[in-house]
Amino acid sequence: MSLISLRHHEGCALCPTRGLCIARDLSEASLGVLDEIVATSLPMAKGEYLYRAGDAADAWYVVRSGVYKTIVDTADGDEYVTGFYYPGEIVGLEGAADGRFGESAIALGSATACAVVIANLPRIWALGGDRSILRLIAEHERNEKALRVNMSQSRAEVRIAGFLKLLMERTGRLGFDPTCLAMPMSRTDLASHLGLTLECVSRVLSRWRRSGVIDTDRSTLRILKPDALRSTALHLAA
Amino acid sequence: MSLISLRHHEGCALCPTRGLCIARDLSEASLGVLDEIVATSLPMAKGEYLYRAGDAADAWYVVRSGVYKTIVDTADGDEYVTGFYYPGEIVGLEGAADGRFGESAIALGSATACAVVIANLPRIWALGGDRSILRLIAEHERNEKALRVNMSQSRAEVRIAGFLKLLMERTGRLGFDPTCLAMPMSRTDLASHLGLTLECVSRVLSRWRRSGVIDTDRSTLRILKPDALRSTALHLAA
DNA sequence: CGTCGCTTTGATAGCCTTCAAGAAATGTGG
DNA sequence: CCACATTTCTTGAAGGCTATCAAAGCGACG
Repeated sequence: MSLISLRHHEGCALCPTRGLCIARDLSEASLGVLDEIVATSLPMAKGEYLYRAGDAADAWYVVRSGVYKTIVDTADGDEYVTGFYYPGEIVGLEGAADGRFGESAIALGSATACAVVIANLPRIWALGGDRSILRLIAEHERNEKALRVNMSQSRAEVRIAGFLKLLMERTGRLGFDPTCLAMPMSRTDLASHLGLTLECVSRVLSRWRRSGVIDTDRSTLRILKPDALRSTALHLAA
Repeated sequence: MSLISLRHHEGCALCPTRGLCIARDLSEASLGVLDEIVATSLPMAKGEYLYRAGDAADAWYVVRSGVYKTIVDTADGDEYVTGFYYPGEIVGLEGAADGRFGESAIALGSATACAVVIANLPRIWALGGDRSILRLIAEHERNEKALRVNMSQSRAEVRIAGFLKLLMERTGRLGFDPTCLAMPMSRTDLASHLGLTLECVSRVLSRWRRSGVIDTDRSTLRILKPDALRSTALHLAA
């Protein structure tokens, strides 16, 4: 299936992201069946591939812990970061389009993911899990769209503020402090994903650090003035 | 369900986009059942809403004919175009995230769409249509991601060329001439979707028209030098 | 024929990219 | 544990591209 080792997974009942995943609406009894269907990856180290572009896509994944990035290679050799994925979020759905992954997924640090094998999906329908999966996919879709709207803004400050705002929402949904963001990605990855140069990203973050809007501590970014960030980002009507 | 009138639909067997939709992998017998599950909208006129932001999202849609745009309203009053949708493409999937549409869908001209009622999905699973739906969703996902990668480019020429390149691919998939693109949207809508000003879009298109790369004829855009466009757009490795 | 909306074209200013170099952090070998 | 090499991040200055403001051309429609 892919490069990573899978094992019988640790159990949805104990999963920290259970409330966000397929298990969300299932009964305790159904959880046991889900445990037989879903496979969790062994803990992956920084830089390890969950799958590579071109691999057969027999499954897609839900992040259980850690953060993954997805990348595509450009014709001139460097890589383009298409997304960052946090616990409870879907990775690799696009592979089901033609049975091959079009991008590669890489762990940004210690991380685990659960494989949802496509061939097993009918068993999940039978459990009544279709609504959960559809909701998970729809949330993914909404998130992707919000990112795209944000990306189409041309000013760097708006893009970065919007990205951080979305990250705050995703972090809050996980039950963590939304003002303390886990950002294990490099400036280069971040810039690539935002479609900016790393110098520009660095400049904007430095400016915000000097004005007390944020505080950066290597791999975590603390939001000191959330409202300042929110007012910089694009506002959508309720 | 929404603002539009639905009627028992015209039959998947006769649908021009049958090969792209849920019906793709179904047997003739199953098609008849699908006809009972899916509802086609009455022909909609330019400007009509398929659904509005805030409406209950009991279904999502597949475009049968024409083109739709989806929009969100910004806090300062104007609208932002989040997508254009051609026959065989999914609209409104994001509504399933919380049961309410977060954006509005509007016909750009005479158009029809088929409603896939979420409550009926188990009946489609039973037909063996789950694989088709997943593939449809995955193609949608892949398309969205390609658009986002394209959008993150900062140069206007690259963004516009990439958008046209994607539109060529989508048009070709429908069985139409990929060098003759249906573009019923206004320059304002196009610019909004691309995250550029309409002046900038106009300038780039004028430049390409003068250099013989394209030819614009009101609502259709003819590509005269596809390679010139492809080389301007972002290249991804195979 | 005139009005109105949409599109095209023009000139200036602001922002981001590019090129370049220095600072900080990370990793490695002694 | 420290010194050194390498990578990553930050800062600076100049140029290019897009946004903005402004106005003219074009088409649709009454």
